[in-house]
Amino acid sequence: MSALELGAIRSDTSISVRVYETIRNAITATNLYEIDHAELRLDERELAGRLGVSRTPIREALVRLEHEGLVTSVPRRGYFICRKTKGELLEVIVVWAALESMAARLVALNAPATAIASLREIFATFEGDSIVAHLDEYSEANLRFHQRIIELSGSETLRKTADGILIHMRSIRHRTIGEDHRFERSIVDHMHIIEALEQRDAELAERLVRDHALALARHVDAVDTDL
Amino acid sequence: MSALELGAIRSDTSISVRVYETIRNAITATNLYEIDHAELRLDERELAGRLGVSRTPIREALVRLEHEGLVTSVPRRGYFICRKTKGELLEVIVVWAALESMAARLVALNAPATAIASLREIFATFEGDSIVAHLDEYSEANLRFHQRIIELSGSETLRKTADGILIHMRSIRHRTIGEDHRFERSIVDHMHIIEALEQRDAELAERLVRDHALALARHVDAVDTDL
DNA sequence: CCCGTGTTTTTGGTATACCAAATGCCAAAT
DNA sequence: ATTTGGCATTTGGTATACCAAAAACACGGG
Repeated sequence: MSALELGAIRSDTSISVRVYETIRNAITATNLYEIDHAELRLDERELAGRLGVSRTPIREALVRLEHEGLVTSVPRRGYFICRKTKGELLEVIVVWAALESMAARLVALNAPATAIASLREIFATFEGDSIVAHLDEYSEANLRFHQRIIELSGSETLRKTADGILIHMRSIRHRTIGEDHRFERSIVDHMHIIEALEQRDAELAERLVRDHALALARHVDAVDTDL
Repeated sequence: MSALELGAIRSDTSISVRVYETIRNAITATNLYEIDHAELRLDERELAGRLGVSRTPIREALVRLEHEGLVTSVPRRGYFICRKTKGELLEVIVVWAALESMAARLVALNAPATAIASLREIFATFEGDSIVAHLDEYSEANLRFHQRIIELSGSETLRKTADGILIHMRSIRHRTIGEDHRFERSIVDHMHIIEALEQRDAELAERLVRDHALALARHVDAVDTDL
């Protein structure tokens, strides 16, 4: 055995997963609620032609996306991008609340202090009124914060389950973060959560995280009138 | 229109979903921890031949199963049935605890009284010492109870998310229900949960459900030494 | 002008053919 | 006897061909 430290070559990106990621990103980057209904249809042959691959990897990608709830398959009619109803979005937030609050409990009980400290750094670049000037960046940091709590729980199962609905959370937060100074309340909540974690108060952290998410649900319920 | 009452032709069950269900049931009915490692490999061509279909629907079914965590795909090597490690099983229980406890909260807040009452009926046929004589049936009722709480939450998203890990919970409970008189503790817990729901005490119901599930995790951690 | 019927076209579902990576085996070299 | 290079086989990944159901269209009778 030589002393060379070789990293494994990447052969794991098959065409089907690349197609999956491509379509996923395209859907994420699209405002689904501003386009015509006809645009929601995903024509297998058209996608295959546009991406320069055959229909087989397209279909595998669509099956994956269907399990994630991003597209739906109508038998003998084809695949359509899912437009979530308001009720479904509220459900997604509630499920997220369940997962993240359990994650917070685990973090408070098990995570090393340095990991908890890393949560503060996410917002380190945002000082006071610079938030309003960089709402997009703050929105992203916001998402990373909540995602990080789930990561720090150390549970792969929890992370995977949350990943499945993360994309929906992303669109919700993007659409709501700019509304009526929610970010002020938001950043205070986050600091309280971090403090609870640092104090290893599992019950408090769990409750704070859950209430923070459920407050978002109430906000969406009250404000978002479309759909 | 004729007066004939015709059931709709089942055209919604494409071959691929039937293959999916078939493989899923086969995996569920197998004790994965007693078979040889070679048996874990799922040969596409062999499955195709055995089920009398081509490889295409087999692969779609496998992609679905992979997303559920029942099988895993090793690039260029094939699909293998997943044997969960003990740590992964514990994670599954924790995620289940998160989902079911949130469901309990929703049930306490929103479900009609008649729905909550239906929870009692699940155990109606089990009176006292008849439990030990029908452990299998009780184990099934046990699962139905927890599944029903999630159903009664009224959240499709919650139900779908939980469905993804239900199969793992099933195998866990089947393996643990007979151990050291857990069912005695179990049935008491269930009654307390129902009472909390009937009293519309969301906080209490949430806590009881969560602690009940986490107690199962501790039990598995302590007792199940294999894997 | 409208409705129903037959035909064409589109399209998703399935089967099959092809390819390239990975493995196993065997023989030749040392 | 061990090792190694290459060949054959296996097998997953992809492309393509085929089929049947459904939609779109055209046409003819009312």
